[in-house]
Amino acid sequence: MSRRVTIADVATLAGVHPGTVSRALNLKTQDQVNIETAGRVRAAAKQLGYTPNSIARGLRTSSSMTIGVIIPDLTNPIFPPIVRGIDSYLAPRGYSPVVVNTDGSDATERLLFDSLVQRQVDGFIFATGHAGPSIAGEAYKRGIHAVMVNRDSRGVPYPAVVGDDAQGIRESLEHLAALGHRRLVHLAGPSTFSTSQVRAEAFAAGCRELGLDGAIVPTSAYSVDEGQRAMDEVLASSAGRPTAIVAGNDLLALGVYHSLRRHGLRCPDDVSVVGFNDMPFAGDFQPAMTTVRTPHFQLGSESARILLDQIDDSGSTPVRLVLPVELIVRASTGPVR
Amino acid sequence: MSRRVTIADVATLAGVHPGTVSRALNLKTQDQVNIETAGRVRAAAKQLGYTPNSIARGLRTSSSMTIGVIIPDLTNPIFPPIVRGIDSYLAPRGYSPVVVNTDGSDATERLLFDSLVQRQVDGFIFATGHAGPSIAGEAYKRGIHAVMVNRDSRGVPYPAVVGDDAQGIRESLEHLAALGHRRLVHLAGPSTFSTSQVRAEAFAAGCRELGLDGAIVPTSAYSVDEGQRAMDEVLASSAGRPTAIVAGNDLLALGVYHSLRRHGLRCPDDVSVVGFNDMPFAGDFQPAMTTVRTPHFQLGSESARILLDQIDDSGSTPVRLVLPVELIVRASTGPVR
DNA sequence: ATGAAAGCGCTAACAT
DNA sequence: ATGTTAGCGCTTTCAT
Repeated sequence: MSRRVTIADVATLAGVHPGTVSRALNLKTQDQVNIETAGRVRAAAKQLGYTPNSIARGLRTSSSMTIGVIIPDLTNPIFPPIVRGIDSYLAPRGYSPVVVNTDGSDATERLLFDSLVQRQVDGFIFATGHAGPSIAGEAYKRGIHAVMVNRDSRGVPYPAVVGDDAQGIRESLEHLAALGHRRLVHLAGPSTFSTSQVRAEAFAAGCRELGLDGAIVPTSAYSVDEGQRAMDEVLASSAGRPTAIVAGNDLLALGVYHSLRRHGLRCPDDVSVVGFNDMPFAGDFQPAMTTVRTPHFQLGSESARILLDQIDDSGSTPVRLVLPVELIVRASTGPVR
Repeated sequence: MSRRVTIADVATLAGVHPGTVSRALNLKTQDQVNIETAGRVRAAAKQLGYTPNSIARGLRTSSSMTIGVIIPDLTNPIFPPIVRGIDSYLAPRGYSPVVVNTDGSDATERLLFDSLVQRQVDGFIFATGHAGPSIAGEAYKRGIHAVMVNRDSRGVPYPAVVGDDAQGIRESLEHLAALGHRRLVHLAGPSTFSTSQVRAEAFAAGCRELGLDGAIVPTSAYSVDEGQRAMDEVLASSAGRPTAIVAGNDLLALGVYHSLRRHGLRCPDDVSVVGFNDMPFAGDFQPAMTTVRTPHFQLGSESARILLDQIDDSGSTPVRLVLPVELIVRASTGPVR
């Protein structure tokens, strides 16, 4: 990377000691130095094009100004907004997120976690969804700062920032009930994800309270393919065909669209479909998707805020921040016929 | 971050010198050490849960094993695949990408570039699209390793990895011509992006060769809103309405959909539309979008490969890698009526 | 207000 | 094959 003007060069040019240069250039210490000396130092630094070496600083201060962000897959459309939300809070404060993808593999997650620890990240944001024992528990024991985002922290005493999934499901059900639907199916995401559990429970509870006939069909992944497969299964089943599907997320809902189309069924005329997340361009699908909007960007920025608070002031108490969601009614739901 | 077992602790436990521990634990030097000593060292390291501090190593070796990736906006659907492609090549080799978003602002780009230089990144991947003078030129003068991805390197002597945009436009035109279209409009992206220029030129050249009547309408951003605005403008114009639109990218094409719908026009019955990029879920739009597929993942992985080659062996010559694209015909194009 | 000096944890050149 | 030594560039006590 080449550029090698160090603090010593600046010191020489400014005719002061390296220590003074450090103090003059550092915001927190610059008032310890004579204002005019500071000016001279800054001039010298500028003249030489001095750039502090943050690796060296990090070694000295044992902080890298870096945050590890562990997600399953950046290509899943809910993550880019979350990551940008994180970045929007971190960047102005001098921190950089380092994003890694686990592809759902625990082994990969462990490897990446270790490599980020080696890189001396100052904290972690976990967006991996599994509810089982993850590295988060171990990280906590090691005294590592972290926050969970878009997943519950069951069993792990880290703060969590999540959308109000139960409320979202509840609103979906009320919307569907108002349209006259009585026979519903919930395509539940993998039960290893905390979000899946919350949504499925909310579905069951909501159906009970609203007097709806609701069945739950599990899937093995939050993917379009799995949505299609599960819906194929529903349509092949001997049970009466549901008039509405509450999908665990938009990808599953998209799979339902595909299955319906393959079976010559129309949405919403034959079957209404509600997604979850309001992923980018959900309104441009065919048909425009009715779905629950989760504020992903805010999920990200809030998680970053809580993490930095935790880092600054290690005495902070774990919080659980639940952000409101909103049902976006579009064209994939209609009155039962 | 707390854990503080250092190489010295391992040395003490293993009864050897720190230097020996370093050698034993480092792949490139571990054959300089007695095999059984090495075993002892590894056992000691494991027992203590030793984790090398890569900040300290970086300071010593002046390399951070980190690559700066500068993109406009992660939320633009073409970038996640590119970033994952980059990561897929870097991660197995011990490098981590650090991704930053400029939001199209040169000032932000400069700031982020500087901060990454301070972080001692070993190289850059630039995915910012502007053709004008950017920081790339300056980076080159500073002897910084870099590669351009998804944009041309006009005027900058860095290697570039791009899709064959001209070919993609050419195939789009041939497809449209075969369907009987003669009056076309190209919605060109901002002329500051090299991709916009390449595509617009290819459009003009193709129309000439195929004997088509092609007009070019500029836009100020690769966005849905701009696509809609530009299409509104086209429809309001006194010139005869085109039968087909070749959009600069899928987002603009989506904007065309919106405009058409607002004007009560149907796609492809009234107007055919071709996008560019085949962004995720383009096949799920309404109507499913005919578009040119760019191999974004490979763009990313190839750019990372070239960058690492360049870092390893600084004598490598700049290359320009053009990856083939493919026209994906779906439902937004049809015969002219 | 500034200089002096030590040291963060590691690697690498030099000795033995 | 391993020990010795120095030092990467910075911050931060401790003096003055």
